[in-house]
Amino acid sequence: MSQQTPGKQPAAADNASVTPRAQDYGQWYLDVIKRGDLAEHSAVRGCMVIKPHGYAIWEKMQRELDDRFKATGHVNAYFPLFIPLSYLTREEQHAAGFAKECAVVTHHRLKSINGEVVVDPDSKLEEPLVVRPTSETIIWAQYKNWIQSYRDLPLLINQWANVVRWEMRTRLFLRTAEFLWQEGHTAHATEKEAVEETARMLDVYADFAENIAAVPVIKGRKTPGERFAGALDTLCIEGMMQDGKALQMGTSHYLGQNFAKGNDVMFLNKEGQREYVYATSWGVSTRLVGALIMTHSDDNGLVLPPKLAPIHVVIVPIFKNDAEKAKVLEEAGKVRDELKAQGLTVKLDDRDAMMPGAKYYEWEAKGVPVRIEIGPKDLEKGSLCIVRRFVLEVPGETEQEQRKRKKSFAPRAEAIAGIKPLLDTLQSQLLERARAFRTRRSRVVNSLAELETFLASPDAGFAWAHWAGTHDQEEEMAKRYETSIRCIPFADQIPAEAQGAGTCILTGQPSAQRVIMARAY
RNA sequence: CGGGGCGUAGCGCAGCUUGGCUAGCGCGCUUGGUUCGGGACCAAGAGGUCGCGGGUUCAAAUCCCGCCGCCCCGACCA
Repeated sequence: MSQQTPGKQPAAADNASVTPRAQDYGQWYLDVIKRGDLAEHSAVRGCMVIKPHGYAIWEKMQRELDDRFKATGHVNAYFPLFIPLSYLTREEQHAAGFAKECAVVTHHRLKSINGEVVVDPDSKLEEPLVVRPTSETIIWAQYKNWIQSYRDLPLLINQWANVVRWEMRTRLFLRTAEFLWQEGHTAHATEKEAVEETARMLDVYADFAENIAAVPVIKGRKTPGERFAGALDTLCIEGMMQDGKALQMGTSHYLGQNFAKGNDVMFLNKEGQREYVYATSWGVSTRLVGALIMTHSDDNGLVLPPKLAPIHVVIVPIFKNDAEKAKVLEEAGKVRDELKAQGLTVKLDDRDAMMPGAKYYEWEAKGVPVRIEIGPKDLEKGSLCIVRRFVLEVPGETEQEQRKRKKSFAPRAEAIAGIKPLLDTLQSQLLERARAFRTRRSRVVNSLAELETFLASPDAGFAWAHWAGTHDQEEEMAKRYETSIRCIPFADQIPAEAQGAGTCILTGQPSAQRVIMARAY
């Protein structure tokens, strides 16, 4: 894998490898983010600045997700950033689970002593305020007032917000001290309804991941040890990154009556009896942007699925003199307007004093799916040059050959009509490519030795293994093999070769189905 | 909190061991010209409390002491 930086680079640095070598993966990842102009570290410890291009991708994700939440009957609301410490402790396991990563506000005033501004010791709060690591507790404190009768249920609310988790080590988009997310918090009259909601929202996430982000995911259930603090059941979608590691991309929790009990939220059912409310919560975060990068990008930079690309098409004009420039720009403007009329987002890069080649590299690094080059030759022939961001790999192909395949020429009208279908093709090819990769990096393993060999190999990825161990044994496994059980997949998620019952690779106990073991982020 | 590394122009770095010339290089930036179908070139320019504080010295980016900040590895990570 090459490590390209902006500026002059030898052409030989390009190579067709889609899968960077594992040891350089972290560097490659940061490089894609930097060159793609997505985000950077802030001067504030562990925090991330999301730059306009990165944020534009997040906004597109938000819109797609929000549409789906609305379509399933949810509405948006907003709750406070600060949670009184006593609220957080109302659900014991929940409090314990987040205790080690809380930012706490203890004072509310500064004062100046000898010209130095310090925290005023006299302004200490009676009760410390925790900056929300997640909002279950403060939302349920409010729900108590909103719910009296079964007629008030279900309560289906989502919040778009920032949360803070004081993580020891951070990684842009994947794990930062503060991050943006959405968290849904629903209240239901029956367990059945809440359990259905938990599954429904996981389906929404999976639909988004595969059909919008083009990231294939496995739907499943976390083991008790990996469950959300305070949940009875945690469902998740797991993706595989190009280094073979698993990434948890979204979770949906069935909370039972835990939070209702902690906050004393009861309702009168149809039979006139008071009962605790059943709850769910579910969330996805800006981590999805990280997933997008690590699933699709290559050595030339970011690769975006058209449905999440802030810019669909970039037009690069080519000319040698002012006369040509005028003509080419006129045509480029027309092409831009015609594409915009189709509802596409189009950028005409008419910057002077920049070589066309430099523009190609820049827009590729930013992941723009389609580039149109317009020069004097195109004006003559009445054609357009269409270049796609990527093509599916052909074994043994050289970089030159691949570059050639990315490029096509077509009569003007035909080319313009062909952009939308091309974007659809790219969208589906990305999903297809990621699926093929995941398949290639998945193995059925039937013993600890096989697991060890697989995980140590350059093709390491998802290991499908039988498991019937205890929680303690799971932790021991995790330590010894640097591997965890990512999820217990739903029956319909298991590939044919991994189906059926067997015996646990550690204990030899009977196991009804295989689980996914993998290294994880 | 333990182990390692780094703070010099917007970014990336050299210089420090062995103190001394006007603190340098690449990228980027500004201006002018020539260029432009895969990362242009020439010329002229702008840009610096050398992380902070103290000490040694005729003289400190360089040596000594203290502090601050950042990064990597580990513990941590619904």
